[in-house]
Amino acid sequence: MPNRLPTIRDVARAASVSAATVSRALSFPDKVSEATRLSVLRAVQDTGYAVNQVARSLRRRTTGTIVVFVPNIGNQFFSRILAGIESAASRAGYTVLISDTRPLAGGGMLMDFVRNNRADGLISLDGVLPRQILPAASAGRRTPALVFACEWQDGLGIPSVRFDNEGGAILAVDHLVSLGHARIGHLLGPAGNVLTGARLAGFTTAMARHALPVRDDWILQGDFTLESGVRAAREWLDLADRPSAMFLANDEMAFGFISELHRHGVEVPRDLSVVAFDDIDIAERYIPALTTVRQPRHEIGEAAFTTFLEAFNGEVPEMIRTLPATLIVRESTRAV
Amino acid sequence: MPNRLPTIRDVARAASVSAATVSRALSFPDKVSEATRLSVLRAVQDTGYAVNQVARSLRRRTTGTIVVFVPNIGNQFFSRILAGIESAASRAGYTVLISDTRPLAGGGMLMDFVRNNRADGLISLDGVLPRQILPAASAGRRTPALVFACEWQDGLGIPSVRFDNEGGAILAVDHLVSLGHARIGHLLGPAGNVLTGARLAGFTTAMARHALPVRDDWILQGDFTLESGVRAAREWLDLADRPSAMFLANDEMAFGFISELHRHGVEVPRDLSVVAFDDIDIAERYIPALTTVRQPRHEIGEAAFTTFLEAFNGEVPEMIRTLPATLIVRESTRAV
DNA sequence: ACCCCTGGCGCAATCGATTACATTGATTTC
DNA sequence: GAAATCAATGTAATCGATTGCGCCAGGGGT
Repeated sequence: MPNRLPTIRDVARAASVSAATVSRALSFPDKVSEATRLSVLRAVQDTGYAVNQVARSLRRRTTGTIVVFVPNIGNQFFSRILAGIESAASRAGYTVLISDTRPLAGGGMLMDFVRNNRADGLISLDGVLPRQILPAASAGRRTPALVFACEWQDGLGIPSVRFDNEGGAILAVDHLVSLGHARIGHLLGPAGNVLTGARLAGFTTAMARHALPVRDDWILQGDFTLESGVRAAREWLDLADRPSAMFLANDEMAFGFISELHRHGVEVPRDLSVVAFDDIDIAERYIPALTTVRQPRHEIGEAAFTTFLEAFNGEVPEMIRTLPATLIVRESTRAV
Repeated sequence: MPNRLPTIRDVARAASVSAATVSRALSFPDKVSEATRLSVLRAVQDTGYAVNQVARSLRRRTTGTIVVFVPNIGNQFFSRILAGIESAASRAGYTVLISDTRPLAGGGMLMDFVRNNRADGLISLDGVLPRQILPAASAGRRTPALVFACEWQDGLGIPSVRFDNEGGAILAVDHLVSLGHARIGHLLGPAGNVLTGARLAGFTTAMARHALPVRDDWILQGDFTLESGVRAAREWLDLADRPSAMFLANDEMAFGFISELHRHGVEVPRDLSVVAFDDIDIAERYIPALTTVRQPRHEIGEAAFTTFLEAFNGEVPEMIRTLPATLIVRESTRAV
């Protein structure tokens, strides 16, 4: 290796001070005199020095980095949340790194990150982390540096920031009812998912409030993917007795669902009203434009980071923070 | 801090060997005897030890981590590429971290990563990195640990893996011509973007081959976003003399474009044929299903990682690797 | 005038793992 | 049977930055 990167010692030599002084000049400017500070700064310029974060992390036992685990980066829903996390993080001088959780399923890479001090903490947008790794997150520190956002897992004492999924579902059903619909079905998210449960709960609650029956054959199983929306549409087409409106647990399934119906001559909203959940970017530009439940994604990201920071600094964070959802009415629903 | 994480010394004590032996037992199993290896392994189990990657990185001057810079995580186009990178990376024992480039625009965080040894290298899906940071990527090492994928920047001696954008555009135009279209327009990507240039070049080449005129008023400016597609549609609607087909530089703009046209009573493909570029997931489920140019996204991800690894190991990587594009014909195009 | 205090700075230990070199006992070679 | 070789392990230096401790000089208090 011909030319090594300059180290703090090179800067020290250039500024005719000790390495300790250089360190202080950079990290605690008011701990050194004006004159030395300037001369150190010049030396940094001259040598082209940049802190070696690895060495710093080793000594400080802190990385200034947070990792966000996303169940599926492909799902457009997460980008705004990430943006929210990033804006809060950069304000605090943190770097955000994103990792897809799916590759982790096999190996225990998540564990690596927490236990190896490569990140100060984790925000998981995935509620179903391998059980064994969770305790590891808190090993050796006062407070778990793990925060759930969007999804969560109960009974682990891990703080979470969530949307009001139940309230959102109620909004959706209320809207359909206000349009005169009484025959309403629901396309579920993946089995076992907390969001699936919360949205279904909202659905049944709202139906009950309006004294409407929840028919088993109108509750279809999905998994948040486009394809599962397509499959659900096929099941729906096979129904002898069809509902006049469907509440779908997310937008992506709605695209698959509506498009497959369209291919079989069933048009939304002419033949069926559809309200979905998420309000991802394309929802507004789908044909028909999607009526859907919007979640304040940027805010949840910011809140998640704030919560992480509180936990990391030893404060006691709010354990459950819930953000409101709103209904965005567009063209995929209409009066019976 | 009551209970520290166990270190290699704790393991050494538990196994009654030296720390050096523990290190060797874990990293070079055949350098130690069967017996000690087993006893070290047991000690690791007992103590719950996990390597401190920060310390390892400091000493080894290698991190086993690669950072991928994505221009815009929100754009669905990138997820498959990331998956490709991840699958190649995990095979090589590498961890992939993803970072959005937009927050970097302000600060010089990219520089941090390269110069601070927090990652062995970078794959950038963004061709327009701040100029000053590029040389930094190669400082202190034989080969730049930077690889461009999808987008790139010429004249920097940085290897890149790309799609055949020009060929894809030619495929698109040929398809339209084969359907009898002669009046063909084009919606550009963002000004200054290499992809924009390559796709436009393909467009003009193909038009020339068919002896068709490229009309300036039929070349619309976009920037790959949904909204720019909407704006382009409005411009298109204002055209006194309209083309019968449009080649759009990506799918996302196509959604905005087609939906805005739809709102003004212009239907695709009835009134206008549209072929786009990317084949992101929703393309197949848009209404109408989108005719578009597919790029082997998973493969490009794998190729990018392979190229990075070659460069990092001091081999001389292929400087430009081009992957073929294919046309997927669906319902947004039809004969005049 | 003497003592104490403090701002500014250097020395050296430290974070935890890796690895060049040294050591030891055993085995092979001539 | 002596010398050379080798496998297995320990010792200690090292990666680069941070920070507790202590030294020194100068200013203020009495």
